[in-house]
Amino acid sequence: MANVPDGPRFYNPAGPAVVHSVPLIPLPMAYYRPPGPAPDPVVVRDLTRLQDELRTRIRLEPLPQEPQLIAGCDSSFPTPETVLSVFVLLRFPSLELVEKVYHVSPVTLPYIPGLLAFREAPNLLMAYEKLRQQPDIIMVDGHGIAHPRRMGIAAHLGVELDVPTFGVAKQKLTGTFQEPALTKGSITPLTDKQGELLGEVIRSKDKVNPLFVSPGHRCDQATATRLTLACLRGYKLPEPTRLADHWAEEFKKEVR
DNA sequence: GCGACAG
DNA sequence: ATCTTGTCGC
Repeated sequence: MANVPDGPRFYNPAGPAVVHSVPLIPLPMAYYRPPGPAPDPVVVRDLTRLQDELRTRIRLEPLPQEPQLIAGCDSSFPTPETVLSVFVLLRFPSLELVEKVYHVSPVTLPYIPGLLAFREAPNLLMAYEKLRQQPDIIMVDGHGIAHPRRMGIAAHLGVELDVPTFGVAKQKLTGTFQEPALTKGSITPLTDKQGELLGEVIRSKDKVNPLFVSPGHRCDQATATRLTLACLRGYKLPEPTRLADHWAEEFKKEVR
């Protein structure tokens, strides 16, 4: 069994079990220590500073007009050392798929909370360049300004492309919120310690975990939330993200 | 010192 | 993100 860390182990992949007469509680795979060397503290410091520079370029504003084309993007990892990024382009508001492209390249950085963009954005940009038509706005899988330094991957991509973006994440990275009601369409604010709005927590489907929606660049909260709701089609994930997810899995089969 | 920690 | 079986609920 590869990738098993040394030292004490708390993960029990087989489910209920007994070791030394002590029942082990099943925990998610996240409790495995990530493979590879620990992130270089100097690299982390430099990337963090770069984020602070990029942050000054963010503009939060409403879209000048209703989008005609909306993009969705996602990344997957066919192997631990290769990243595959996908861009899908959908007509809005019909949501029909008009384009799907992908790009594969070597992984250059491990996953580090807060620095996700430096791991995935370079390859996402390569995939973006393969689109024949450009979107009016991009829905990114991950956070926009709902980030410790307000520079989630959605904001990062938006600034580098200077294209409107917003983020739709499945898990919280930072901030506090109250659980929205369990009915589709319920919304509560995601705020920082000072009470500033970072994003909105949206129940995209009855009784499923909510989504975390935040603006990235050249977009505001109202627009991000409105477009997210307009892209729902009975699934937890809005169509741009859901289709990008789907094709990331399909393309992965082709490259393995 | 102790938690929290997108994908 | 990725591995991985069955299972519970609407």
